[in-house]
Amino acid sequence: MKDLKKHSKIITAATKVFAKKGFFTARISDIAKEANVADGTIYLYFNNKYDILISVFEEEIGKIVEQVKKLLATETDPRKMLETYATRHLLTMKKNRNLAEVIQIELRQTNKLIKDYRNNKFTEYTDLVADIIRLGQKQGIYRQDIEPNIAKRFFFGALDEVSRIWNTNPDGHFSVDEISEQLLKIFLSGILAKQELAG
Amino acid sequence: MKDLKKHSKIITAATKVFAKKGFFTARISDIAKEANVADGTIYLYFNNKYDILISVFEEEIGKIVEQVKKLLATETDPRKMLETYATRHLLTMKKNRNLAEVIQIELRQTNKLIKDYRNNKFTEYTDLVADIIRLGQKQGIYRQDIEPNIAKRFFFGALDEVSRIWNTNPDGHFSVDEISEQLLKIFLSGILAKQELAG
DNA sequence: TGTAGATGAATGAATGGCCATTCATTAACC
DNA sequence: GGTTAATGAATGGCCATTCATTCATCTACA
Repeated sequence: MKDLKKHSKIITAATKVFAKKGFFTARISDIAKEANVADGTIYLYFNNKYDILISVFEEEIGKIVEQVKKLLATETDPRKMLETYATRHLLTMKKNRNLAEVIQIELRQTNKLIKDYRNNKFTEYTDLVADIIRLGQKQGIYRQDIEPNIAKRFFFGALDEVSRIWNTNPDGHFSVDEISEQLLKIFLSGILAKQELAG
Repeated sequence: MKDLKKHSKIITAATKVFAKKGFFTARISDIAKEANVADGTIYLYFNNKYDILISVFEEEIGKIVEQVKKLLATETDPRKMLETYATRHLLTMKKNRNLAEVIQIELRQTNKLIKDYRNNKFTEYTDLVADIIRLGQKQGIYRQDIEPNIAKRFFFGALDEVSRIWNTNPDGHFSVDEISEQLLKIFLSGILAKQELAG
């Protein structure tokens, strides 16, 4: 009980500090201070600094993946599914800016550091988009000439960069709904089959 | 003469090392070795490690911006302009994977480290997209209900993430043309005005 | 033309500071 | 009072940066 509490207290603190300073510039003592524990305490719960980063990723992204999966399970229309995915992502990133920053900043760096960090939660997360697109193609709703593995990168990349809007100063005034609407407007009419566009 | 040579030799070496290891894990001695100079020599040309990173950014992205600007100046059709932009970007990133990695990895980190690194070459680069979109809207070719400042992020984010395809193992087999085609297919039909879609 | 001295570039070993990690000690709890 | 958790000062290693020294290239002068 107490263990869990302290563990997640450290995760939250680390997320905050990593977001603010980035992994390499963040100090263990910063995280400790933020979590109101002693430096050494952190090593009772994590093996090393890097282990903290991995945990932030696995646990926090894991939560998002589960949430999105659950939401998607209630949908059958591929159009709605992409909408759900995008809106959920943007909501999460806007609500938890710290996590957003960590994901956005460390994502690529991290993949460089750990080679066997493939098949991770993150890949699982982006692959959901490819699955949705394939489903839509099977149903004839989405264009057949779209390559799901390119489109998934396209979609996630757009989503990711667009959501940085709240972490950078100018343009920060847009709402989740506005951005989500713009994003889907462009992407959906870009991948819909001709007859669906007309309809 | 000799100065310029050594300066750019170090820049090239640094780009390579940063790409491989990331800024924080890269050692000055790695860069020195790669450039075939002594560690100390680097400090004759740069103030510090960070200065090297900035220089890589400014000089290399600067080149790209100039190239793209020049190319765009020869186009008048906003559709063609986006195509030119995308294709050029993808070509550059595929040809110079080291630079691509540095941009992709360090971009967000860098903006965190230097606050006054606003109004940089990079912002200039992405703002080109917003300009193109506004132009297309003025001509009635692009939809009026697209917000250029969101769309530019959308477009650049998609482009950036899609171009990572060559730096990650699976899916790396796609060609520049294939990817460029897919990207434009989605984005263009996403932002074109109705009558243009039909035509 | 050959020599000596001057100038500046280049070198790389040595320095110093920083910080992740450890661990002897203390506190909390049953 | 014994077991477990927590502490935070001390340690040790790493690496950016420095700088005394070397090297290369000139200049001047006989």
